[in-house]
Amino acid sequence: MRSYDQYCSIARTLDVVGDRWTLLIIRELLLQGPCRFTDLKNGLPGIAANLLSTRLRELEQAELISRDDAPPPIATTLYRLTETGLALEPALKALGLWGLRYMTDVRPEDAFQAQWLAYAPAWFVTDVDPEAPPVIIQLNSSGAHAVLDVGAGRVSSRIGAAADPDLVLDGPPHAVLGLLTGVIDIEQATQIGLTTLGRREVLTRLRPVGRETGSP
Amino acid sequence: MRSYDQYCSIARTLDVVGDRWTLLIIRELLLQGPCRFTDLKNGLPGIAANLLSTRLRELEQAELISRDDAPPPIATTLYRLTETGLALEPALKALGLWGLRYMTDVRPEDAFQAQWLAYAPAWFVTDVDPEAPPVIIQLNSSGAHAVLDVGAGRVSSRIGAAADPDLVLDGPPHAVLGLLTGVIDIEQATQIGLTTLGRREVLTRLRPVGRETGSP
DNA sequence: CCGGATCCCCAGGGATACTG
DNA sequence: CAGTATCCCTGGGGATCCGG
Repeated sequence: MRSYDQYCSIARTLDVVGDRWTLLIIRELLLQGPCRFTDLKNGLPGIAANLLSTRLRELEQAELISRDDAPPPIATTLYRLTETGLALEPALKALGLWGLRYMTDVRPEDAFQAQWLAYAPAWFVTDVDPEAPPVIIQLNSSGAHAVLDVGAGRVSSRIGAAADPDLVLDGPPHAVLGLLTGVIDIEQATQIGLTTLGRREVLTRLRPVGRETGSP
Repeated sequence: MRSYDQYCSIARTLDVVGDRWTLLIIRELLLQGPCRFTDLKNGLPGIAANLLSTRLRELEQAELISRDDAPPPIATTLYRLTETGLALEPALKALGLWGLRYMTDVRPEDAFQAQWLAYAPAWFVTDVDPEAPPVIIQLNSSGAHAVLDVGAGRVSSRIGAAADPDLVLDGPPHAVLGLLTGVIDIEQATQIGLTTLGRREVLTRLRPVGRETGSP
């Protein structure tokens, strides 16, 4: 990217990561951990292969990622974030938090993936009652599956299915994530296709970050 | 900007503010408050007038800024951030914090302005001793002048000169800001041209955010 | 199938000039 | 002062091809 030529730390940040796709590549490496070229390409629907290749080279030169040759069982190169690259997580969280306001817009052409279903609650939702016993919430949306572990004041997530969840949420992405991130309430979520199975009251354990009161 | 077409809040944020210059326009409106077209153009050295015009139109459509006709004494249109636009401040702070690591690189072609000298300490430095009496630090660098008010656990700043500062820092931008933001220590700062006048010990009141110990 | 490299086309950005 | 108009050129998107 062409430099802004300004002695300002925001401008210098954008000199490094302001190019198209760059921050989304960092996002995928944060969410998925070390990735192969193809993993990244799959995690970034719409990116052209040549552009991904170019970006990876630039990011390696900027020392935000490193490329390592994986041991025999994999026998391919893995891209992983360096300390510098990992340090972008707070910035990506802040950008993502701001973008929650647009998550209610339905855009049928949008791609959707399981790791995006998983990361949003983990990043943008907290457990309001650290003393209470942990609960497990299963999320199913557009063929993607994720599990939320809520307990000890934290919300963590993983891709996949839980054996015995306290609550199952099912519905279109903007219903499930809209409810969890607090941009809509459960009545609105139900109206746009959310179905629940299990103990709905565990939702009171969740609170969107950056808000004082209430719960989804 | 062409949409990423991904149902992910980071991608949707970048759909809105990912275009070149957009976040820097938000930065200027955050730092300067409501601005005229020319104020923005001056605050964004390097931007082309047509591009600024285009971005302002897009930002208004996205409801991140509003354009108001100022009353008679000014008699021009003022651009100001909406609530939505103001809400980007945490994201800009996070991006700027990450970018501090590049502030030691000297790039003679970089532009530099007083408002950038002022905002960095206010955003990225805290007062370690809220109980102690307030101190005033004058910053002079490359013809830009700013004043830091350190007290009550906070650091605030303004453009201009102070009547009776406790300390005056003078030197090239990467010396003054590098010292204040903690990327270099006072010895290194002195070696690259920092001069001080007054009570150097007030620097112990300052601590870069995101660090446990030490001071510039 | 993986990990790219190459080529062509077009939208978006940059510089300058001009106008109400 | 506050933009608009114009032209040029780079950088991104899409498809295809190639070596391992």
